[in-house]
Amino acid sequence: MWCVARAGVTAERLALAAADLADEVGVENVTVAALARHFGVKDASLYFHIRSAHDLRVRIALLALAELADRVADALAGRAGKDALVAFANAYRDYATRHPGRYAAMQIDLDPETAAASAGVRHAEMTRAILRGYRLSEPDQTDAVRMMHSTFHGFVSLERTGGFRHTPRSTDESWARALDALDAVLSNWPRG
Amino acid sequence: MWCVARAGVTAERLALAAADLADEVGVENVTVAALARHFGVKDASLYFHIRSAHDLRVRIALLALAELADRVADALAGRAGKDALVAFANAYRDYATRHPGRYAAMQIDLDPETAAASAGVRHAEMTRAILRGYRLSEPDQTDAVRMMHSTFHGFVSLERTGGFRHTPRSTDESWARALDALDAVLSNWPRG
DNA sequence: TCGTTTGCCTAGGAGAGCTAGGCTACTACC
DNA sequence: GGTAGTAGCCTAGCTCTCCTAGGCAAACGA
Repeated sequence: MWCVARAGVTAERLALAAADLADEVGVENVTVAALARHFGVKDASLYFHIRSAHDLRVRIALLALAELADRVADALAGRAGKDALVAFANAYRDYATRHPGRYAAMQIDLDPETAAASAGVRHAEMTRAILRGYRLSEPDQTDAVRMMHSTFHGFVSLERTGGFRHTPRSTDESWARALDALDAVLSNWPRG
Repeated sequence: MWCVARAGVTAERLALAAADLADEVGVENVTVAALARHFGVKDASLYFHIRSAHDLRVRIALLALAELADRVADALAGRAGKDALVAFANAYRDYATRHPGRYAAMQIDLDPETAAASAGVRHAEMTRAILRGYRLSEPDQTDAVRMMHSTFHGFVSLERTGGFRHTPRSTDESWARALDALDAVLSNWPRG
């Protein structure tokens, strides 16, 4: 290989390229070798920037968490109540649809300290912020946060893996109705 | 190698062993080589019974779908309304908790014809059967089925990947309240 | 200008997926 | 009971991935 200048690989560019690759071919196919090829570099050289193949995927996850938190924050600005709920939900689903590989990477479980330092905590804060419009106190609030997150993640996840494929009904419609239902149940949270 | 008798490998025993292995070490670590070691056989020999490593995982998925459908059917027997909803949900979550590898395998997307021939269709039928107690007509019924499935899958999935770990609140409690909420919203499904 | 660090390299080993081709033991049929 | 066919396993060997060790040269700070 005739290398005139250095490839200029950095951990950030690596994570970004890996994330793009994940969106194209799926996280499971994001390989150190493929990434090295993309930069016109030998695979061994990348271990100067990353610790392992798993480390690479964790970096994709952290990148994705941060990106998603930014989008959600933008979507949420100046909104409250159901408006905020819908904005959050749509930003979430949009991101997952546009960036399937990044979204899949977000699901790998980070070790506790990495998770605590990630943008995941911003997600949690914003989710709770939405619920302020519904006036729920603990522990109902935590239960509601968990249900919300479950619905979002579950829907998006099933939509992507083809779990809804067997029924002709538009998934956009179902999504809108799920948000209506979520709003309804949050507005009138059942007492134990 | 001194082979006294044949190992007696069949496709069924292979799928079962693979499923057990998946529960132990995770689907992503279910390897043809590891499975061959388990049977005291060379890896190349397994290609007589399976087409590829992917085929092996598909077999785990189909096995899991069938097993889960059986459990859900048992749990559902003689129940209706919220009783049926809770029984379904608990059978689902129980299975996922006891068999994390099998559950993860269930999420790989099957090609349409394989999916159509799988026990996945029984799941869909049973889910719709539950909703009969809530008297929903199309397309509300489809939307409700999708929301139910999303909530179940989302909750179980996040619980497993540690998405709820940062809050001390018991996940069992949150689960029970999510089912209450689901029952409430199904009983009073919001009109568009 | 001269280390020192940085960024890449080659070489190579372990393990996974998979194919090709061969040997053996069981089965069925005449 | 001999024999043909096939089922079930083998070895050999290819490619690919992950990762380590050790080397060399460009860029940079003093």
